[in-house]
Amino acid sequence: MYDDAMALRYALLGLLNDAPASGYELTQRFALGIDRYAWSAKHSQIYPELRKLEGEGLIEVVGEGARGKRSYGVTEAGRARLRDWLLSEPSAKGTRNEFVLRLFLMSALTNEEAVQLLTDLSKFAEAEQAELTAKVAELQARDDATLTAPVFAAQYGVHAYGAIREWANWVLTELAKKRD
Amino acid sequence: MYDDAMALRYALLGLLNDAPASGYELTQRFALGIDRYAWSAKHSQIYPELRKLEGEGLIEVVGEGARGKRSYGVTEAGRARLRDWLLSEPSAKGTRNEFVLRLFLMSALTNEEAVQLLTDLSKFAEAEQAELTAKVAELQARDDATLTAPVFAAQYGVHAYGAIREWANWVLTELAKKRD
DNA sequence: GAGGCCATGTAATGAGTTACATGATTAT
DNA sequence: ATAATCATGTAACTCATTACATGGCCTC
Repeated sequence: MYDDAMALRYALLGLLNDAPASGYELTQRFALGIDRYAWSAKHSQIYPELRKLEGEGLIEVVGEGARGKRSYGVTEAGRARLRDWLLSEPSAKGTRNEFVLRLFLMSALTNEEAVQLLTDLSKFAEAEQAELTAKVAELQARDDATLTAPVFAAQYGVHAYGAIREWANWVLTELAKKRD
Repeated sequence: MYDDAMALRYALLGLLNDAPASGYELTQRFALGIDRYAWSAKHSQIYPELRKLEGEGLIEVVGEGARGKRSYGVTEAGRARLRDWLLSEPSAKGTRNEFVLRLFLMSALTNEEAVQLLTDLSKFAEAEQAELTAKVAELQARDDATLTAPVFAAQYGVHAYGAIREWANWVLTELAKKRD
């Protein structure tokens, strides 16, 4: 069984599969957009996990650089483990999205406040969508393997913000109905 | 400043604002769909948090029932706190969504495997969308204040799954391009 | 009276964040 | 030289899950 909750290790294996990297570089790849839609991690969690993965033979040091830099690459065992996980059933664990939570709790606001919030939200989502669309085009133009996951993430964001806009508009019509 | 990471307390305040409830009932309201898109919590985390909120005067016992049941309602202080939080800037903390993470890491699969996974995914999202659409209609028909947040959650799910479908189809066309 | 659900709680463990800490290299 | 960034690490704390634990009420 895949113990789920081990998502961080698979995130690391997956990113290293795109291209070898150091803990520092991995931290940056998370910040390239993955942390917004899928998973986030700080260096303080990444470094120890890399050591663990190395100890289990799933990754290995493939190069050393200045300032004690250690670049890791996935081993065959690591790649096999990652593939197994990707092809296994997702664990359907509880999502955590504070942003969406706020939206669900809006009934605590007055009608005017809620309308204002949703209108702002819709505009915000539109702006984010435009920005991400540009980012996708830019990342794609670079044609770099390390950017595969970030491009997917950004494009997912484009659709996710579209969903938020549609949803916000739906709620606005619901609120209008109730006011009658 | 709102310490973010306190999302659970606001989830509880928000749910109690829809209608008073016991810890047990709150656990069930999370399971009604909020846990899938926004936030999840187990009873073992909910009960202590309710005690804390009570200690801070943000909620109060509004009724007792059989088997030691304690129903809580939000106090004025609690409602004020919740409103402040809802109207404050979201903390934009890292989202955690294992499902989406898997999608980002798909480059570790062969082209055939990826195509298969995305096709399955698209179908799955379609089925979920249909189910949730039905659920929204059913919940709305009940016209019950405690269902406000769950209805919003379900409708959000409808749009979120739509986004996943669109995204999956986009990735499929990208993969087709690369194969040429 | 047995089985299922209602109802609450605590302890142990694991995951994740914040803060603390250090030092090397590079660019200005 | 000095500031920014690269690069790694550990400790303390908080948040969250799993497992353990108990007992009442209701239906059959």
